Amino acid sequence: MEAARPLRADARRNRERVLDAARASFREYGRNAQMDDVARRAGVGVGTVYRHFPDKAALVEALVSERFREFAEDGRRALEEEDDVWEAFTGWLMRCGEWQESDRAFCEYLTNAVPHETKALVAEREGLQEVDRLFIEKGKRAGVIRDDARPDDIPLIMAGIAATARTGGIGNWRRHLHIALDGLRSASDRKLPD
Amino acid sequence: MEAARPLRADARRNRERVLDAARASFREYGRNAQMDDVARRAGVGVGTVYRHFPDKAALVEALVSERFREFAEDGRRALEEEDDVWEAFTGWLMRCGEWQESDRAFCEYLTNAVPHETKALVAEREGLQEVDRLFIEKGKRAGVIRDDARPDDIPLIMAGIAATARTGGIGNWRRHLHIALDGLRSASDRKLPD
DNA sequence: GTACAATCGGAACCGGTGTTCCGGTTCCAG
DNA sequence: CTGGAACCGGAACACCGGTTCCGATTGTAC
Repeated sequence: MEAARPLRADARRNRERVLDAARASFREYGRNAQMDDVARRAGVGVGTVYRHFPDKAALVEALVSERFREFAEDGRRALEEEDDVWEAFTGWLMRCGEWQESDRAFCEYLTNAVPHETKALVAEREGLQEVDRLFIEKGKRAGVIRDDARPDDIPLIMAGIAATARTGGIGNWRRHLHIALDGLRSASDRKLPD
Repeated sequence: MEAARPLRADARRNRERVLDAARASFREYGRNAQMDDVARRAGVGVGTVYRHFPDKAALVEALVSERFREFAEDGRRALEEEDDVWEAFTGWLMRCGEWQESDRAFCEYLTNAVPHETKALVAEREGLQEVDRLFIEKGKRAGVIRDDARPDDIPLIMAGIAATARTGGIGNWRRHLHIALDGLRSASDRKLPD
């Protein structure tokens, strides 16, 4: 169903342009980015934007989806290339923070409850959860992550960083991340609730 | 200039009603709350809402301002009534989280950069910063807060909690807060960057 | 080369929401 | 009691931005 009819050459090219323009616009303005602006940057009419994406929400989802995938990939790579688990873990979240710093739409997505997610996005999110699981597990085994940590603590921290990446003053999200990481580190006198 | 002319009786009563309605509406819907809805809940016409607040932003600011003040007051009280500093500190932030959980507008305010703040709001925010300073100082002196912590780490954590109070699943913000608090606790092997 | 289907552009449309405006009403001073 | 200033209500307005639509254009199969 995907390759039913390979997009016409100009159509494919325009689709790329639209995606590029959307990336730029949404990263800068977040949800406030305007479809007209996306079209203008792409050097294309709004109609063309709508031919490739049914509506604005779909465009945002496509971009966020992309980010989730990149993030998960980066995590897997770190997990297998870096042999110090803690290094891999912190490096991974640090890079995530850097992306967030320059991607307003992504931050907004992480800090605001979204009504309905596409199947595609849910799948991407689940892929990421798997990476969270791997990190926590490996970290615990190596004794660097506290025993009562859970995979779903990571999204909490990511969302937190997303919030400060946009309001805490430039670069301050790094402190925030470090604090959270220290809280996740293994130590004998700690106990998370529940 | 404040008491130049004491508001007419009905006007004062309506002002209260508008504020009550606005509280309810903005807490539930955040920035998406509609002026018409506020007016309806207050049993008043939109015109009346606008007579007391120049525009929507002013209304939001009034409410956020109120929250900042309450939060600062609560902190001062905890600081002098509770003699265990760490208890006071964690209790304070916990209560803050609980407020956030039921105040969407407040969360949104903390997690989104706002263009221009009113003098009044800035003052309120500074009052809160003073409380942050007191907590950090007293905590360090008691040896329960790490030496390299800074007063402005607290707003970072608050913003982080605000993010998860709305996206992390019910009650999960508590875990997030605990992790952050453990990261802020004093321990010998830690060092924040910068 | 030609024809037709896919694609394009962007003006026009349209719903939603903040804000204004003014005739009617209410409060209060004298 | 009464005049008038302050206040009220909510219909109407204005603007903004997402979405639609269709005549013009372009790519490609035959």
